[in-house]
Amino acid sequence: MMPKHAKEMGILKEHLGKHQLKFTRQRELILDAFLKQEHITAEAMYHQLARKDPHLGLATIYRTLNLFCEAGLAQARHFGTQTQYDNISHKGHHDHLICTGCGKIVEFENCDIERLQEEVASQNGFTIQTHRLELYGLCSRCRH
Amino acid sequence: MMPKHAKEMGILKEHLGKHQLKFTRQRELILDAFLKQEHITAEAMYHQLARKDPHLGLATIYRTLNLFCEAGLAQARHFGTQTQYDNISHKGHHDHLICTGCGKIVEFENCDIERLQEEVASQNGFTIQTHRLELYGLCSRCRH
DNA sequence: TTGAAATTGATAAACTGTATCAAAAAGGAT
DNA sequence: ATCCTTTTTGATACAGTTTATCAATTTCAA
Repeated sequence: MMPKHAKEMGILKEHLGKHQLKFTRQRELILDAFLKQEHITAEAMYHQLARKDPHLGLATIYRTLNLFCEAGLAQARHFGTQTQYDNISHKGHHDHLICTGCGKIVEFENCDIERLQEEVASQNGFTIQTHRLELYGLCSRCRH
Repeated sequence: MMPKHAKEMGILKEHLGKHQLKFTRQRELILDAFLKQEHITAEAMYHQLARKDPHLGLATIYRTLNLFCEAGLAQARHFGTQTQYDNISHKGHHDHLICTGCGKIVEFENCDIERLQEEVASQNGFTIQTHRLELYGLCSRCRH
């Protein structure tokens, strides 16, 4: 049977090999947990993994998630006061309309905007990995 | 002669009135300094205002900038390890291209994207007050 | 002018993430 | 399997940013 997350495990091992780093039980455990979610914080993962390995340290989680970023498996984003580590292999990206009156959030997707984003990026020599678009305003109910 | 920032001062006073808050010398001073810039951190403003009022406390700056956010005059954006307070009355809103490799930030503006955002918003019955667009990727140097 | 309520400044505390370092583990050579 | 060098780990100290605390001060309506 095919092991879970074989592709990502391969990417990680290749990165480790190229940089004289070692494959450890902790890195395997954290990768496995990481790939099951769209995004997670170090703190959340710490508590989540505490049951499987009570001695796994928080510093190790941070170090490993940062390692995943370097390997191209994850991406760090500052959200609120914490850092979210996004699972890059997860594709379905959506943007948000947020009502500043009542807090209502509407998700949307717009291909034209995405295309223009690519355009802007390439004009500046960038290759986009992901993006974040939030529109803040008043919904029809709160406008009155 | 028209006082500087009369409109924003009015918005602030209205907010204060609605919430039983008071108009103070410090709030006026901080608003005045805030409106002169596109975005600033609390720490930067603290140093900037130290000459005008050496006894102005850092906590007051934080409290006041957060108050501006609640009044709709500012918007907090977490950038790296610090919080940037954006002046949303500033029309030339700029978005950011952020390199996940080296952290380089390129500012840009794109009218077509803004127009499409308006379109999406109105389709959903929203009136946009402000927005946030961040594109994450690799700059030309980091791609190699 | 008075007095209740809000604000301020100074600083302690909380929070997130990184640095340190002795002990343990990995993995190639033997 | 054993040895040996290098890397990693876990525990915790530390650094940087933001918030909480609280006595003294200021605001503003009566």
